[in-house]
Amino acid sequence: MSRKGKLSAAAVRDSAPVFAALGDETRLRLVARLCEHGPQSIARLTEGEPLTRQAITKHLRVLADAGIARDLRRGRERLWELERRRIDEARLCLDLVSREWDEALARLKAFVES
Amino acid sequence: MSRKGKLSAAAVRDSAPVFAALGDETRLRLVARLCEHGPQSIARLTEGEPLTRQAITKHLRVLADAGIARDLRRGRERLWELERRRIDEARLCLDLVSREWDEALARLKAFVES
DNA sequence: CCGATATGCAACTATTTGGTTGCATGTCGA
DNA sequence: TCGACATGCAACCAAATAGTTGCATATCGG
Repeated sequence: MSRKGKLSAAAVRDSAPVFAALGDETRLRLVARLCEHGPQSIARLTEGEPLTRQAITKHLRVLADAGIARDLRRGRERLWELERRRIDEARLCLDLVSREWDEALARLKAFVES
Repeated sequence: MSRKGKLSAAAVRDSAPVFAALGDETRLRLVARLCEHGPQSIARLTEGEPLTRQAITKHLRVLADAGIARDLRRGRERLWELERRRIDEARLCLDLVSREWDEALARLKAFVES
């Protein structure tokens, strides 16, 4: 996804899964916890959530599949941490939407007034 | 969602539905079409998509419920356009994640080295 | 070695989601 | 007024999702 380019079909294909992964309250809360307190184990991430450990595990798997998080085993526990790249891509995608929408409105206004 | 604040529970609750709405390829493509060419009717938005008009209608409804798009009737057709506010909120949410994650890593590094 | 801790795997269920088809309604234009 | 166009509504369906429970496995610490 280029900085000045249009919203390509490729950008849409790449970003949709990321948004889908972030589009669940539990998962977004997990992301918030991870980015606030750094890498954490599954057990730790489950603390305070009203769900079972297995449910949390599944959510983390979804985040991993979307390229948002990755895990590294350490002894008997598995630490999860965020992966910034995909998140930044999605952010850029929203930047583009905002900017292009503005331009479309400007064009529309100019057209109406002419 | 404040500019300098942490990722609050409220921010998570507000942004998750927006991400969920954007997390479908068809809907993200619709958003891309809307922001590129301005307000359009349902029939026009259906052109070129491999789906029925009703499917597109449902997707637009989802975007509306998430506060991303809104419709305005004009004659026998219904024009759909983007609503920037919610999209900007979601963008800010991702900004926060990126920034906080950096800070968490910096704290972690400082801790390890001490 | 043993108990406690941390996780993995599999089967099962309920709900949501994304899509369809068929038909009804409303509006534009000649 | 009449046909074509734009949309709305409802019923229905298959697949994906979010969650559970039960049990197996692996590792840490004393």
